Amino acid sequence: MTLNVVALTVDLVLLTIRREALQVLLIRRGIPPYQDRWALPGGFVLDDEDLDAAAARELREETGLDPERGHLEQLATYGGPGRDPRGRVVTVAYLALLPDLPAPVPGSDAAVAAWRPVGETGELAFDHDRILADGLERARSRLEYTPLATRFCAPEFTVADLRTVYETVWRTRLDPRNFHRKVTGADGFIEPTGGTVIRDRGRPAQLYRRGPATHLHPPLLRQSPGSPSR
Amino acid sequence: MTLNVVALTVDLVLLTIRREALQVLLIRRGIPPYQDRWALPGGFVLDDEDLDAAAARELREETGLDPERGHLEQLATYGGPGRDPRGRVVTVAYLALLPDLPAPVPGSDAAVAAWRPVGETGELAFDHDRILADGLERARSRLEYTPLATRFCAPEFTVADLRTVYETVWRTRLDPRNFHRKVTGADGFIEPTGGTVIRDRGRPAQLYRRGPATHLHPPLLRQSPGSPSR
DNA sequence: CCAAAAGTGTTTTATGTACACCCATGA
DNA sequence: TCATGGGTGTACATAAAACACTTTTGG
Repeated sequence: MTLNVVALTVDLVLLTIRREALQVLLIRRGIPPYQDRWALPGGFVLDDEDLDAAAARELREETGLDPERGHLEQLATYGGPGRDPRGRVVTVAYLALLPDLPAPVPGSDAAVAAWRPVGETGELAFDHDRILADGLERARSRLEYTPLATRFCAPEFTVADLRTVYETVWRTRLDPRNFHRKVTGADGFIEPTGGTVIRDRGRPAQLYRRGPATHLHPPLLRQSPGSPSR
Repeated sequence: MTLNVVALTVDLVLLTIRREALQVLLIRRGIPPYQDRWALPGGFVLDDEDLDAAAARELREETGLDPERGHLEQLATYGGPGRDPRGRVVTVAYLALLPDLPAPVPGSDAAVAAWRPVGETGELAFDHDRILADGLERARSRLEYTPLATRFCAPEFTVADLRTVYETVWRTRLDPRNFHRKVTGADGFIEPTGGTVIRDRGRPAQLYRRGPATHLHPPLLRQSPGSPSR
């Protein structure tokens, strides 16, 4: 049998909401292959390092964020023999949903890093266009069946903040009144903190933190079940 | 940096329905580690072989089945440093939903292979208990949102056959009348062939083949949305 | 004729949607 | 007091659950 060892990396699809847009963190490559092209952040898995740990380490290196503050999950693994011209490199992609980082967001080390709206990424290096597309679809789906939308928010947030997350990720408008009822009624989704804020004008909004639920019952469906047949 | 090359394998969670039970294909290991323990089938990814191709090849080797007849999808990747005592072995797990194979099902090569009900597998080798559990959960979820339940059936099947799939995988009872309406009403799920069969007694049942849909709208939910809160 | 399984129709109940309406604040 | 956004109540449409009932076969 031929040698079947491969180089192993993790690549990260880091998503956040900045300036009313869904954005992804990209790194400008300084060396070939794909020099000067944008790519997803990532790096090699170390010896004796678990895959999840490698992804968490990369997340911390790239953003400075404590992995606990966001959500990090394995997305899929990409291992086509031609995906890296240097040789056989298999990458385990991870998806992260992160709050808008107020601090020194990108460029912790030398490489150039930047948040870019997901629709304006150009052509990425390697097969990263495909990985990003898979990550976006996963993120949109996660918002339907899980309470992970709160991971895009600050620790305390209003129902309107949460609705903005849904509207941004799904690229739709949602009825504020029905949305309010749904999320406050879904068991364990969000919990009131007792505080209020006034964002612009208008009546003060209640503040919430994320609740203990891991799944949404019932789900918030992107497309109303009856509408496709009409 | 230390050497970060790893050995890469694919492992398969092959599911089928035999004798009214959800069963998984297992291989009895003939060599250490975990000698004489049951394990998921799998093997090394070859040089210049895509991951999906490696999984399809293993599926064909283990079952003799044309991968086109079933459904094969990537499940997740497991790469904890201690998962294989021989060294760093990362495995990409795949999930397959297969029809009941009438032919020489297991044991295409020397190793002992057998279908076993998913609840009676004992303790599997490596981290295969975890992989199997993840595969089962994925399969149960797939039946809600996709028409993949038909992959457990023969090319032509009755609505009752399809209902048995759901009841077996979900371990529930479903109302035959409402189930009939749902699946015949879901767009692109199943298509009548024109033929009929009499299985035991009773009125002949229409025969169907699987339709072109890739997703179910609306989904068939395991748990009625309102029931958990009551 | 009876039992059994397939399939249809109807009632009841729950859920989603649309929207009128009130509340609490800044200007 | 007006504009603005937060939040509640309610009528209507739609879909699911429960189940009575008809159809079509074998024995």
